[in-house]
Amino acid sequence: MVIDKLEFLLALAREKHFGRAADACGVTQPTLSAGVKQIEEQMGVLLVRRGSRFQGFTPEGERVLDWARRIVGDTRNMREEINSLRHGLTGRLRIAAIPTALAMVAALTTPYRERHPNVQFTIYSRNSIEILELLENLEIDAGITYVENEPLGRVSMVPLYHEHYRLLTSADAPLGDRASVTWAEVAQVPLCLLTPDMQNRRIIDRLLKSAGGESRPTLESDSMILLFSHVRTGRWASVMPAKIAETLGLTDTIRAIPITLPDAVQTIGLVVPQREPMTPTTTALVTEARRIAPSLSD
Amino acid sequence: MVIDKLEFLLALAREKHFGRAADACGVTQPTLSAGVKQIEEQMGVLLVRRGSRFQGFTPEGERVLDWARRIVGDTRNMREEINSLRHGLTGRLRIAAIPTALAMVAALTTPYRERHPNVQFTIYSRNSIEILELLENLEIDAGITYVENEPLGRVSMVPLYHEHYRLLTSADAPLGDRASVTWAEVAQVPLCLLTPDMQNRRIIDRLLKSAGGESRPTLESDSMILLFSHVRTGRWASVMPAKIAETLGLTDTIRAIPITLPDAVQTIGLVVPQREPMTPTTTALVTEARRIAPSLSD
DNA sequence: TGGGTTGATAGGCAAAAGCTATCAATGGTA
DNA sequence: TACCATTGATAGCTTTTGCCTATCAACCCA
Repeated sequence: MVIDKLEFLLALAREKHFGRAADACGVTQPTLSAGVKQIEEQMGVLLVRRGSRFQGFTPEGERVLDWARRIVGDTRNMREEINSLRHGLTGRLRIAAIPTALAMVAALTTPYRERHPNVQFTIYSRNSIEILELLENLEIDAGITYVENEPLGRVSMVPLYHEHYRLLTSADAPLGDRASVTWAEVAQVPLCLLTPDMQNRRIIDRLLKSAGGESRPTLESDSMILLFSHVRTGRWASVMPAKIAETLGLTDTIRAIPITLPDAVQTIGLVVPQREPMTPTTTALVTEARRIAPSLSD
Repeated sequence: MVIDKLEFLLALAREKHFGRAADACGVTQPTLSAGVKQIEEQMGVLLVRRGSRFQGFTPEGERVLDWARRIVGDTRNMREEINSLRHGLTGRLRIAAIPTALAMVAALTTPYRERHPNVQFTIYSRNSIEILELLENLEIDAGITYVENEPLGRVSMVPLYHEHYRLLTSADAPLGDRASVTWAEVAQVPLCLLTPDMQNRRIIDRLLKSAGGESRPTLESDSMILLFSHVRTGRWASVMPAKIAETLGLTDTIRAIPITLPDAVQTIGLVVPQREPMTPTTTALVTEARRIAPSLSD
C-alpha cells in the first residue's frame, strides 16, 4: 500500500474531479485514475461512484476516505516532527481565520515568530464552515473561529478571546451621541454587514431579530476592510466586534458604541485537529494561544 | 512513502535483527536493509544504530517507530473495516491472557462466536508485561490482564471480573478442614505457585509478605495446568483465583478455602489499543466484554 | 588466526508506475 | 437531432522501483 495513492483519494474528495485532482497531486489524470482503481482492487470494493463523470464516493469510499485522512495526516506529522528534531521548528503553518478575527491573528503570529523565526505563515480569510472543511481536508493546520460551533469532526479548541459588539457610526448620526444603544435601536439603523455565509452576520441577524428588529443591511461584503472603509466615510454604519474596530483605528468623528440588551458575547478560539500527537509547529501554536489568551480576555 | 517499508521498521524493532526481521516480512535481508535505508534517506536522519550488528534505534528512530506503529495499525484497521462491511465480521482475533485468566476466556469467546461465527481466534498465554508489549507491537488485538497495571502506552480497559484467592489443598491436610484461612496461615504451607515473572505470583508474594510470611514455593511453573494437576494429587497445595479453581473442577478430596485478612481482590479486564476507531472485530470484543462483565462480577 | 554471524554492496531481472495519445460516453446546445 | 465540449477510461511505451542472488567486509569469539 502506497500512501501517495491515499493522497489521490483525498485530492479527489477535495476537487471532485479526476483531472483537477491529478493536477493537485502533480500527476496526470490516467495516473490518478489508475491509482484510485488500484486501491479499489486492494480493498475489493468500489470506492468512487462513476458515471461519465465523478459522482461522489460510495459509503465504503467515505470510510476509506476517513482512514486515508488520518493515515496521510499522520505521515505528514511524522515527517514534520522528525524534521523539527534536526532543524528546530521550520516549515509553513497554514491558518484560516474568520474575517472578524483577522485583526487579532497578529497577536498570535508575532510572539510565535519571536520564538520560532524559521516558521512561515499562510493565513486564509474564510467563513467558519469553510474553516472546518479545510481542517478536515488537511489543507490548514489550524483555524480561528467561533468555539460554539457545530462540532464537525475531531478537533480541539483553545479559547482566545470574547467578541463584544459595537455600533460603528458617525458622531453626528442619529444614535451617534449615545453612551450605549440597544439591539432594538440598532435594528432601526441601515447597516453595512458581512455576507450571510459568515457566521458573524448570522449571529448579528439573530440578535437583531430577537430584539424585535430585522436585518436589512444596505451593504453586504465578505471583506471587513470594505465594511470599515465605508464606515470611515462617516456616511455608513456597521456592527462589528470591538477588537477589530479598535485595531483598524477609529477617527474622532466615528464612534464605537457598546450595544446592550443583551450584552452579547461570542467566544473566538483556536481550532486544531484532534490528533495525538500534533505536529511540533501546531503544538507550539497551541502553546502560544494558551499563553496569550489571558491577556486578551476581558 | 510505502507502508510496507514502515512494516520493515516494526519487524526490526520486534526482532532486533535484520535477517530475522526480513524473514518475518517475507523478504530477503538486502531488501529489508534497502527499505530501512530508504526511509532514513527520506527522513534525512539515521534511524538505526548500526555497528557490525543491530544496536537499536536512534532517538529519531524511536519517534518514527511510534508513528509507524500508528500508521501501519490504522492501515490494517482500514482494511479490516472495509472487509467487514462486505462480508460481516471475519478474520482472526488475536488475544493474549494471563494464565490465571485463561479459564474465563471461554466466557468471552463463546458468546462472541455465537454472534460472529466467521471470526477465528488465536489465544496466547502470556504474562502481563508481555501482553502489553504484544499490544504495543500490534501482534495481538486485545489482552486480558490486571487493570491495575502500570499503564504502558495508550490502551483502553474494560473491567471483566474480580479475582478472589483460595487456598487449594487436600481435605486431610493441616488446614484442610477450615472454612477460611488467613494469609498468615497460608504463609506456613508449602505451595505450588506460578513463576515470579507472572504478576499473579508477585501479588501473592506481596500478600504473604504483608501477612508476615515469606514465599518459598516448593514448586514453580508458568502453567496453571501443571500447578493444578499437582494439587489434584492431594499431596500439594496452591493459591489460585476462585474462578480458575472452579473451572478446572475440584474433586471432593480437594477443598478451595477462602483466604482472608485481607480479602484480597484484583480486577481483571480486557485491554485494547486506544485507537479511534477500533477494528470492527475488536469493537465487537469490547461490546461482548461489557455485556458479560456484570454476570461475572461478584 | 580462523570459522561463524551479521549487515552492506553489486548486478540483474521483473514488476510497477508514470507519461502521451486516444477513445467512448455523456450532456448541453444550436 | 446533430454537434461540440467535457470527462474519465484505455492502450502502448518508457522509466523507475523493488526484490532477488551472490558476494564482501566487519566483527565476535574461541
